[in-house]
Amino acid sequence: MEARDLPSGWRREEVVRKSGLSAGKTDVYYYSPDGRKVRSKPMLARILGRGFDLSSFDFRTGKMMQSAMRKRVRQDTNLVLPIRQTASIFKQPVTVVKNRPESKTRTDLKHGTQEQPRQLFWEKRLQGLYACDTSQEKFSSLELPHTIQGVGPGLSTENMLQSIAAALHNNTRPITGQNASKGLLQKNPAISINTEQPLIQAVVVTDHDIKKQEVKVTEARKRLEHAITSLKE
DNA sequence: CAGATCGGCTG
DNA sequence: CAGCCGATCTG
Repeated sequence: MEARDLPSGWRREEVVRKSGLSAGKTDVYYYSPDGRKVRSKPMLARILGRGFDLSSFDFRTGKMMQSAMRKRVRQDTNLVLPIRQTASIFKQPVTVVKNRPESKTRTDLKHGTQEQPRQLFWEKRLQGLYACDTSQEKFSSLELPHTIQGVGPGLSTENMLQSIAAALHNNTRPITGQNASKGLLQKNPAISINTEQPLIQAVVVTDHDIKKQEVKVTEARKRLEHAITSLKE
């Protein structure tokens, strides 16, 4: 039971240097739940992502200084999607070279969307994770209509739902699904997939679908109306 | 070669 | 001096 200020699953280790000029000095390391070794606060921040405020976290002791306990930066933070976390990200240079005093493209980049690159099939990293209620009971998953087809290697219904939910959450534009042909998508996902859209084949919505939905809505409204009037008695 | 360990730069 | 991370060592 150590490092309780860290998310569960993290281990903290102290190593005393046995030789050399700095003999006696202790180094502190952390091990992430997936086994990665962390040797500095910046590296810890990279791995934890934006959801954690480490400004008052003392790397050496593993505790939060003063009363500023782990503070969520926004309540929304658990909706942050998994991002690419390869070893290379630690070494990504952040140098900005300005060769011309005024560069339209450069300033556009700076003020435009600074979104993190997302892994192509990031949904797969959520596999095996479920929402549950307060009594630890798993919520049962939803079912998708058979007209909705996934694209990509072995996508589960669950994956497709995650993908659709994320698209609905993030996109301001309409959700239409992937437009490239199934063959093309399978052959070369990296270039064929539209990352703005969820991993489902483009869905054709027919007039019949719309009618059916209208009926559902009016029925739901009637039930609601009925429920409200019966409450007033 | 990966992981462990120490040196030494930086602020 | 502490923190970080590159260099060097080791199995």
